[in-house]
Amino acid sequence: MGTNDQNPRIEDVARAAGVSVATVSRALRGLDNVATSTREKVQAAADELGYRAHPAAAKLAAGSSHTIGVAVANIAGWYCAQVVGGVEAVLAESGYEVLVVGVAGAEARRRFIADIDRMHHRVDGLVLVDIRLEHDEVERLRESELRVVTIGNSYPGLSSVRPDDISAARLAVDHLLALGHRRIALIEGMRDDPMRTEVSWRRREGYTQSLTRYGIVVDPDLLEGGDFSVIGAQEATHRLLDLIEPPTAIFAISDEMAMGARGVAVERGLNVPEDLSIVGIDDHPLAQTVALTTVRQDPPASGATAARWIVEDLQNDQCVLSTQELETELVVRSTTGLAKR
Amino acid sequence: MGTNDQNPRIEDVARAAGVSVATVSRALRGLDNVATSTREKVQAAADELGYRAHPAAAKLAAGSSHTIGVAVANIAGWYCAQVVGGVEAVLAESGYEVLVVGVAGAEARRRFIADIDRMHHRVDGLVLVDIRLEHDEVERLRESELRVVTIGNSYPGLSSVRPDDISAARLAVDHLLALGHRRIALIEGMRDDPMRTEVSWRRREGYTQSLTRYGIVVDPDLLEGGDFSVIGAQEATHRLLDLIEPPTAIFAISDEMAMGARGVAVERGLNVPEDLSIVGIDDHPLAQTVALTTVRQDPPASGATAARWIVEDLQNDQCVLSTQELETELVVRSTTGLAKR
DNA sequence: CTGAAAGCGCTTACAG
DNA sequence: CTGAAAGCGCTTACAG
Repeated sequence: MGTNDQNPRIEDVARAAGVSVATVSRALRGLDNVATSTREKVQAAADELGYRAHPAAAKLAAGSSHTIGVAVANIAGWYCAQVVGGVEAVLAESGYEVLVVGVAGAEARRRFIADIDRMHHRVDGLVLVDIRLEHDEVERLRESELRVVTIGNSYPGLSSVRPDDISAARLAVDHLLALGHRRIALIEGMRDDPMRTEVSWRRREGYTQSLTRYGIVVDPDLLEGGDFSVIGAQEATHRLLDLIEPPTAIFAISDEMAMGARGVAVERGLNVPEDLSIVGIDDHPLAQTVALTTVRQDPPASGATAARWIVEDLQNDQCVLSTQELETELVVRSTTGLAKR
Repeated sequence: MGTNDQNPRIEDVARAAGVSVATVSRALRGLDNVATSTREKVQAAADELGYRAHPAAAKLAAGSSHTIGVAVANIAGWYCAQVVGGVEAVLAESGYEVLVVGVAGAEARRRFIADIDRMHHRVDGLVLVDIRLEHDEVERLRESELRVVTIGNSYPGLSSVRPDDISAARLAVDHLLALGHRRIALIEGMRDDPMRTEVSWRRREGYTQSLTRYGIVVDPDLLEGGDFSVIGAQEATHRLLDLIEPPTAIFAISDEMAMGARGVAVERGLNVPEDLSIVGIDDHPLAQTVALTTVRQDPPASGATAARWIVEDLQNDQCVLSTQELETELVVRSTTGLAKR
């Protein structure tokens, strides 16, 4: 009612501009073999009619989906949401669509990768956020014609972007060492298998490097898995504080875990940072509300970079292999202080 | 390499099953005018070949996109991410696709709604998360053939789902009143115009109702806008605590704001809850780490409900108008306590 | 219950 | 630089 009920088709534009549909198609997509005067005529007609190509028709005819898939381990988590935000922003201005797929857990991931060929006409590219692949899955992705870039983890033969995790961890631990701490606990990834995610083992690597430089031997008692969750970190913290010789500082590899640790310390009557220093990684928006010292990273930037690579590859019909490590930055607030004595 | 490079087409399945493509199409989509034996034969052939319909072709032919759009004000925010998670979960198992569109700010929203007709062959349904529409925009959506449901706000003629905001606010304020508080501040939505979002004015309504029942007149000095952000809430809290007669309790209409308020109180040397009680709404995962008393809501449930309605409407070729208010629940932790004196 | 055929609205060689 | 025509892979009346 009011406006034309039916959307205009390419044929309507062609008629209005007095050219063929082929020319309209070329002109509107900015292909280069169109006379400038023709292009302007077509553009004017299209604007006038409010024409926009029917996406399904375009996709079918061109054999390309013009959409990028984003597979995330946990859509509702802060980190993933941030990354998706970055992807979305870039893709929106490039005219690509975003298809978000939740891939929670190993089973879902296996199915998703096994079905990757089916994705082949749904998406032209794929960004995997924080998803740990098996060897054969990497192989499978490499053989597919999809442009894929992984965020958080990296694999030979696939593009990847991630924060410089080793440096990030070293920033945190060096800060604690400089304050005089020597018993520094690490709350890392999955409790049953902390090395499962690359993020986790790279951050442990940074932790180890810093301690080693100071001539400190890593004490296995001070290594705890926090499952990247508040609850996991709380349990880990209780175990650490129950040690006969408890740590004077805790480095948690995410702010959410650091905040969980801080809460437990306070609940147990400790003063932070007088009795226990705490550092995280992320600079989560809520970190500031508890004055958490942390290492800032920029997840939207990761997403944006990944998206930009894919779009470039697609537009130039290439498939370049890129890798990037994003810088991080120590943000000192009030949960870290001088070690006692 | 290895697997067939080309995905099978419907024709391949038809040949393998010894039937026509029309029959394959019907059988695979579960239409009812297919003999059971035929259906099984077709299904077997499809499974064998690993066939899956090319989505763009199906969309073009059927004239339906089989995807649902989700327009969110702030993809990276906790609340929106939660809702999108709920939508995704339902849609995934219904075989629908999700198209996430970021609509940040009035300008983006206006463009999005103006272009809604273009969405018409991209999506069959639309869920709007926390997006405040103008009158003419509501009209426009109602006239479109899209199934739309709004989350957070509600409009005549459009389906909507949201927490019972009035009750949620009353739970929070009644709790404070029961503890003896009489000067209870409210940190609500946008500072320049707190009534802009429905969430905000409904929660203010609950606040007012509770106070009024107790015979307390609302003091305009105690009404502050926190912009739904940590920083906004921090600024608001400073203003409140600078009052000649400061509040003894603060009710912030989101946990992120409540956590911002708590941080400021602590920073200013106040004890929580001895000097100042604080309540939020959400039960954000991090609320627990500061022992925040709050009113729990379930954003994924909102998203799931919205998605379910749309899918049902689509499958039954109907367009029913539904409205639902979700229950909330008071979670008492340690940021609220008896009022002094 | 099933099949042959038209058509969904584009893009892309192919010719000119 | 432009056009006529085939074709992308499905779905859906229509007829039987």
